[in-house]
Amino acid sequence: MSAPSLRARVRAEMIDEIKATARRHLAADGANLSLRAVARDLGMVSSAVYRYFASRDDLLTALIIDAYDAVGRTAEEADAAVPRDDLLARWLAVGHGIRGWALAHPHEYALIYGSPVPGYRAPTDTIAPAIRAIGVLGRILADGAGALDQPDELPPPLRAEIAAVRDQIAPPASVGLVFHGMAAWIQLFGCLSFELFGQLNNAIDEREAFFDRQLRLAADQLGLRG
Amino acid sequence: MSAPSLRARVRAEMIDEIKATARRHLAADGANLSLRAVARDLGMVSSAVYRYFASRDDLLTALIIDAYDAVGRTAEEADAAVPRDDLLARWLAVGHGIRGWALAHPHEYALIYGSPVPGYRAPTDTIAPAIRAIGVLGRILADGAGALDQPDELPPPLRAEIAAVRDQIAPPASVGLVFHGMAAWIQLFGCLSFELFGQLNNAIDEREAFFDRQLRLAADQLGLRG
DNA sequence: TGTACATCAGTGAACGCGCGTTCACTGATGTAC
DNA sequence: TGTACATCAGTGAACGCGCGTTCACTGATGTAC
Repeated sequence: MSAPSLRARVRAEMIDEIKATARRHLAADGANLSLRAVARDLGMVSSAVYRYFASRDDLLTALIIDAYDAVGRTAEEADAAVPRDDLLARWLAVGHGIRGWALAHPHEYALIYGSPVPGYRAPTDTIAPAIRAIGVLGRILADGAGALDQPDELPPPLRAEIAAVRDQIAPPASVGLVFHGMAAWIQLFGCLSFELFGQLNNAIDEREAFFDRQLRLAADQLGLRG
Repeated sequence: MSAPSLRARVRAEMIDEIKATARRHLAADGANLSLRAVARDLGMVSSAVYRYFASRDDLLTALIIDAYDAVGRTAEEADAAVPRDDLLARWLAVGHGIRGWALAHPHEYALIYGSPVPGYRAPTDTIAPAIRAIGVLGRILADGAGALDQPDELPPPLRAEIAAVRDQIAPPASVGLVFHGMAAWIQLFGCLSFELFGQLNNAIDEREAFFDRQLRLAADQLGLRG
């Protein structure tokens, strides 16, 4: 396979620049991003953007995929920076890592974990990247399988669905452990959404400490220890 | 105090109609609600709306306040329908009650618990109604004070903030109990946001059962029993 | 190595919409004497 | 009880913007022979 042509490289850079500019615009416009404003910022005419993205929704889709990838990569890197057998440390690293990314990119966080964008239907391309981050949780649970396993009393239809999730992200783990892991995961993102979407305003200013203690509480309930 | 004049009553009804129409439009437009579209639906000219709301943001504020009030009322009614001393039943009733409201009014849920509206700054009038729902949790915790209390190892600055929350919503309870209560509360809303904002898509279809088991898990961790 | 043709990026004008807000106005409803 | 005046709801036109998308086009870059 040959090196990409000059034209192809320039094109890829242009796509990156458009996305970077669009990301900056998310802050001002939220999800109702303006193609024209993005083009203006790049000093080009609005119709030129159509050489790169077939529509505004396509651009949004690209941003969503990138955001999921960024969270996933952040989680993977945080996990990798800590000894394999210290499951508590891994969980805390992943949690704080994701929070760091979310605070640095609040509008991208909102784009993927906040209210659905009115009128936008996510295409199937967004499914795979959406799973990347929870895969990291899965590996932690898998490494704790056996030691952390626990029984469950889930109603059968639900149990089957959790088992399917287990098969995808943490094959060695018990259904009970995966269910508890999902609870911890929801706790993590619930905290972040409360923090970023204003539910802690006028109540909790010690946000990092609050998040940290909530993470540890969830870890306790999973049976993680350092 | 005299009965409100005809004009005052008609005015109040008009305000209600505008808000009801605006609520319907939330579904299509999300938070970037169009004043003109609302006016059109009501068969009036857009400028006429300004007799009732000083601006689009004022209308949004009214919707936000109403939504917080509706969640709060729902929680209160669910709680009231169950014996006082069955704390587990009260918790489950409140959780399922709030979920019922959220599923029936997903766009209002998104308005208050989802991504912040771009360019909108919530005025202080929204603070009080926002607290109403968590007050119900507070009463459950207060009724469990003593039996459910637990120690905490929170860092002092955070501890002070949780103590202030405790003073507001559940004076008799310990700081540790309130902290655990907040964790349960975050779990509840984390589940709802995952469900309503699409994070359970392609994974969990048994949503009521999933929510119920998550609620019960949180209840266990609070020490609630029926 | 040079030429002929195809591909592609970007332009500029246009279509057909939308929006929030202001303002001078009409006509009806309420209030004070 | 009737009249004069003030209050208020709603109109219609206008201001000054914004938007996504299409289309025919120019000119530069790449490709095949």
